[in-house]
Amino acid sequence: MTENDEIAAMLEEFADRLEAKGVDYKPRAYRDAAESVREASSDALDEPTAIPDVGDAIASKIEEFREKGRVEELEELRDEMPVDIEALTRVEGVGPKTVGKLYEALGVTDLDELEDAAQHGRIQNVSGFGEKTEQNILEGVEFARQSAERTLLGKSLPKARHLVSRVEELGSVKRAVAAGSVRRRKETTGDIDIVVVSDDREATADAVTDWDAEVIQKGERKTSFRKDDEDVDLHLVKEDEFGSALQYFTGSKQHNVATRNVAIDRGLKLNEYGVWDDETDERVAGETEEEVHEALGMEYVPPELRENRGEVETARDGELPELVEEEDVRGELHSHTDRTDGGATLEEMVAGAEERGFDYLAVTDHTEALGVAGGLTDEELRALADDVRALNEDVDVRLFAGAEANILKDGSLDVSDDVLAELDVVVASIHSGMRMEEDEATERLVSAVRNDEVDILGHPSGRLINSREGYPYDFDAVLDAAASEEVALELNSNPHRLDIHDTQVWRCVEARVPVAVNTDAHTPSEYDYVEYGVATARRGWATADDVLNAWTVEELEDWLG
DNA sequence: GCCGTTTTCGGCCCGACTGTTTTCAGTCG
Repeated sequence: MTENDEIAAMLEEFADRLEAKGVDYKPRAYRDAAESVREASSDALDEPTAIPDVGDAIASKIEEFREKGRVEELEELRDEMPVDIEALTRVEGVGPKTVGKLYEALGVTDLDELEDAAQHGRIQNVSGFGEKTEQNILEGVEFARQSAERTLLGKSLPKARHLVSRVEELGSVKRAVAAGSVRRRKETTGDIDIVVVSDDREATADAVTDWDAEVIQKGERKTSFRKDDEDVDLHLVKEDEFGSALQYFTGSKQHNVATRNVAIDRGLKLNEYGVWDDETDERVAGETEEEVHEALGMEYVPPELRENRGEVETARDGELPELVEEEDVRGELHSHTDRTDGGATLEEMVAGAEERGFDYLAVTDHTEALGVAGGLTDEELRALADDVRALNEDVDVRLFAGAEANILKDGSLDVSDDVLAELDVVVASIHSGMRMEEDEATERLVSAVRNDEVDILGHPSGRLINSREGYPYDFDAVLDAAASEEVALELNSNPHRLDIHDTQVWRCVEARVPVAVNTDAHTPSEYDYVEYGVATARRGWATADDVLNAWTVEELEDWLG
């Protein structure tokens, strides 16, 4: 978790606890502030009042938190109501108010006690609760225990596609599109939203809830169910509402607020059903997203940009960049074979690259220090390079001999410069000694970038989403070094990594540091990861020019040379 | 608690859905 995330979580807890107490308005203020902090740069924390939605009161809490690691007033709220509010509110249908009521009435403080109270029928006796609610809570507890984590895009996107195709097969359905954070290609997703155009919404809802799924709610416009540990919302709309509904349910929430304000500015009203002229009440758009954007006087905003990071203003000015697309990617600059920890031979990896129509492929197996991956000795590395160059004569894809060298504790690499100098492409990455303070990690990365033989800095943060945080480092310092040394930063496309992050891509674009959208493929099928990397690059406003491996062979050779 | 080109005080997004209600509160997105 970044410091921004930690502070945002602290503010959200404030909001929940105030709401549980029945306080009005303040919770919204804390929630707005939390969201703004999450979106702000890490530098912004030094002057919190400059962050939108953060005033003097919340700013002083942020300062207290950064200084002491705790906030006195939050501690008091915790003492007052000692409940695990974060866990309890994960239960479907249980929000802060319910937590407050159940604590007052039954003394429930965590998931175990909630489950126990439900099992013994105590909840239905509390005023405002009934048998049904108690049953729903009981069913929701187990899921809440497991679902602390958001789902990787690498899992939710294929699942969403599968569900969409199943929905599309229903006779009553004309169209179905996945919306929400899946469509925005956020690195992790909460639930899966699908917008469905149907002639017969009731029949569609019935058909879907007949699947092997646990139905959460079923209405005329919205049907929710849980399938294979994933929450799915179907938004059932009429054909002429499709565009506005898709726009609305794609979000993000903050982007929607911003677009709604554009509508207000122009004397229009925007909601999920369409766009209306305020004065005449005439409906002016709604059937397609393009039409909705046009009515608002905006360029079409690609879903990946819809995070309220300036895209609304830029779209009004007609100055959105032409984002990189998967077809723009011409090659792969980070791949492995079975000579180290890959699952396929050199020949198979090359054949896979040819099949994908890549113009070039760099074979970059691990080097010696990475024992667990069978890292290559200098000799083996030279032998691989010879084989790569020999194979290059016979294939339709330009092969580069390379290595993924390890950045050691002192910032040096585990391969001598002489050997690296013989290679075409050198990726340098940290694979060990990851428990570091920020200064140490930054120094290690910067000295690797300063090494003349290094072309690309691999997965800079070392994080694995949901399982390893990665070391903290000063991204600006690394970026500065990369800019002056003409080194590219990798955007590792493995859905577990997505490292660098989308907001860092944006910084690279600004600093004119090329981004290498690499898959780090260990088998030919992993070249498919490029989709996730490209999506993340798009979320960082990157064009094809900003992506190193979208360049032609000649441009790339020029840069490497 | 935050915000402001109608504002330094008086507002805070809003619609769908559910369950417990006799008209609404809470949750969710």
